[in-house]
Amino acid sequence: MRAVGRSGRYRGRVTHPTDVPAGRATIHDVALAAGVSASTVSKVINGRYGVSAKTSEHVLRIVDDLGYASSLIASSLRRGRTDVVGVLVADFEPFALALLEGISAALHGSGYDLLSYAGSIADGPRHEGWERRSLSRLGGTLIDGAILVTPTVEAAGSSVPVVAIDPHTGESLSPAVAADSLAGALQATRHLVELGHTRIAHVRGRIDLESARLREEGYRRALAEAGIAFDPELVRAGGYSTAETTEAAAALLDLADRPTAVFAANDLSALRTMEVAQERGLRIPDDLSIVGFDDIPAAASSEPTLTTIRQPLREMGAEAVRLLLARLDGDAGAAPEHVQLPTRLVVRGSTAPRRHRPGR
Amino acid sequence: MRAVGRSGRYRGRVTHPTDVPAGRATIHDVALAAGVSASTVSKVINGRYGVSAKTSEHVLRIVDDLGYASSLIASSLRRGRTDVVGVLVADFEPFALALLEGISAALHGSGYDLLSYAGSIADGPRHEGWERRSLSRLGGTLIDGAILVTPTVEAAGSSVPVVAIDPHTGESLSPAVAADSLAGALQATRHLVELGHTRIAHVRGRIDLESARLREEGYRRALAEAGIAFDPELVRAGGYSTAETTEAAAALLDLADRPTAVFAANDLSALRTMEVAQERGLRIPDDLSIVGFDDIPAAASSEPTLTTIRQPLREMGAEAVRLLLARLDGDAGAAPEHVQLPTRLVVRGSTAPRRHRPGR
DNA sequence: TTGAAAGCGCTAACAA
DNA sequence: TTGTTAGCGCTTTCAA
Repeated sequence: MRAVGRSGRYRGRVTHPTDVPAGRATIHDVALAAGVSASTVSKVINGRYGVSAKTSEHVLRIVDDLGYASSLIASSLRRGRTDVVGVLVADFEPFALALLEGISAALHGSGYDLLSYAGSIADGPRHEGWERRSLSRLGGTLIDGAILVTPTVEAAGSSVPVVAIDPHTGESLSPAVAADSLAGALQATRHLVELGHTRIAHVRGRIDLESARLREEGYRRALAEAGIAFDPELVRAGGYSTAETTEAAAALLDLADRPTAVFAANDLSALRTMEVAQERGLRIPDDLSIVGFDDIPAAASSEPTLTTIRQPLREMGAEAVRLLLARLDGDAGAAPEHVQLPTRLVVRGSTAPRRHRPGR
Repeated sequence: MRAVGRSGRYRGRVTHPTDVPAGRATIHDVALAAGVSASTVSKVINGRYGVSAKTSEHVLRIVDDLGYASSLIASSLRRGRTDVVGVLVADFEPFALALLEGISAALHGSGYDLLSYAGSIADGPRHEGWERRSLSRLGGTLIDGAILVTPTVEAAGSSVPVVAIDPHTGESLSPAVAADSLAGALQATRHLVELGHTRIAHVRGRIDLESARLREEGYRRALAEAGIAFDPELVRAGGYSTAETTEAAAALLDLADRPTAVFAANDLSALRTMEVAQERGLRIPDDLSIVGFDDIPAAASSEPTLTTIRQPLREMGAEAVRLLLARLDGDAGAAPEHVQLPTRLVVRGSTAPRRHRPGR
């Protein structure tokens, strides 16, 4: 039978030092049990010279018995370094998760552990400047360097080296990794043009991101190339948020002269647009073609599957690790400031040649 | 001029208090600039009573100017609580990432931020007991509670409340969330039996996990049900590691009397088995049917797509959050100790009726 | 070879 | 209403 009100058990730690440690063991518990001072224990654990083999061995046994591991918090506060790399995200959504997979793989064997912090959860979404706050909370103490995923602000001047992935718009001061959004958007829109579409809409992304602007730019250029007049009615703000995208898609699809194709600035927006269209009884791709951007896993398993522009997300994560480690190891000069990776069109089931509408 | 040395640029902070803060601002920088004491700043930041509106406003402006945010490290060390939930994983691989997505979503609006720590990266893979170490490093200070993903050891007795997902084998002392592996394995194997297969192999998972054992158990039961004799030759250890799985798959496929179907204990193993088979010129599903377990995103985009047993990973993450929050809020009694979620068969392209081999 | 003491940045108790 | 002090767990001088 289990005790109720259990959480009290974790907080109410008695401080009397001879107690059996209630929670985790501290360095003092070890010192006490081993009959040495805390500083000796510290030396043993960190492999410092000046401890006899006998003492060392003895202490290590106690450490093992007590299952002691030094508190990351306390030691980092003191040492100012942790051998941990931080990945700061607003939220754990598919885009960030794919990057995380690449980052993790690239970090293997580097000697760094990996910590990821979502700073925009407790406070509610879309908290401008979350990464500055996160960085300030973790940086300088908990993590030796950080990778920022789609930051909302420029984070230069941080206390630790920082690399941005899919950076903020404006002259980027910190090193950054991005995919070629302009080329990607050109490919996406050309694909729709080649399928015979002329009324092509665009659901815009977070315009504070360089990449989202470039995607709109690519869309416009491809239209111009094809001699299709730009219609401001057909561009709507989605902001990568579900609510805003839903609204944008609805407005677009309720237009008297409805578009026959949509290029959305990312996959999540594209998938949401697809749902909105389907709720209205539109068939995809027969009545409406949709192209996304990113190639997140869900793009391959939607119904129909989503035609999209693939960003090499795992490679982008690995690239960011490379830039960051170069800076952590002090030879920033060896690594470039900005890395751009190619994108490519992945044609799936959500796009088809334009068909004349029966009803019109 | 700053000190040199490894990352010296970021560390060699001059301590003279009137300097422009080189790295992040500390509470003392704020206090100094505001002309008040550090404790007053602390009170303002944490909304404690006993500070005049005027002082408070003044301090807040300085805080804003300096971009100050309190160090999570330092405050947690002092307060013993952080309002952060930790997710401890060995590595950021697809299974953990899918859970993370669910955990993150479920945590929105709970007042807790989310931190995920991969404890098995710097030390190399398969470090037994990584979660105990991680927990000891983070728990009691950095995180208020933890969700452990496929832990290698029982973590009861930790300093903070803990919930396991896909727990370790043996009588689980901490609350746990799992999918119904036994039923899943039965479905997987029956599916192969129904397709006419009789030589069905099994690539076993990490046998320290309860779930992996149940999957083997389900496999055996389904064979028995169908009156197919169990052949120990057809069960190989994969351990969820690429290297071991490659070996297992190779051994199986090089058997004189090769199996016509394989049930792998997770998708990654199944996908690896698929590759090994394809390297040998075997066509899937014509020459070999393969069933996985998990339904990670990659299962839907492999070539051919993978038939698998779907675990509701995001729901499992959400369930774990529910159990953890109940414990953090002190009413553990309100939440169950163990939650099991259903699995279901997802038939895709990697399974087909058994065909008689031309050459035999 | 060992231990005492100081201090990392912060907060809580207490004093002024 | 404000500031002083002590101490969270650890590491690092420095003295014994």
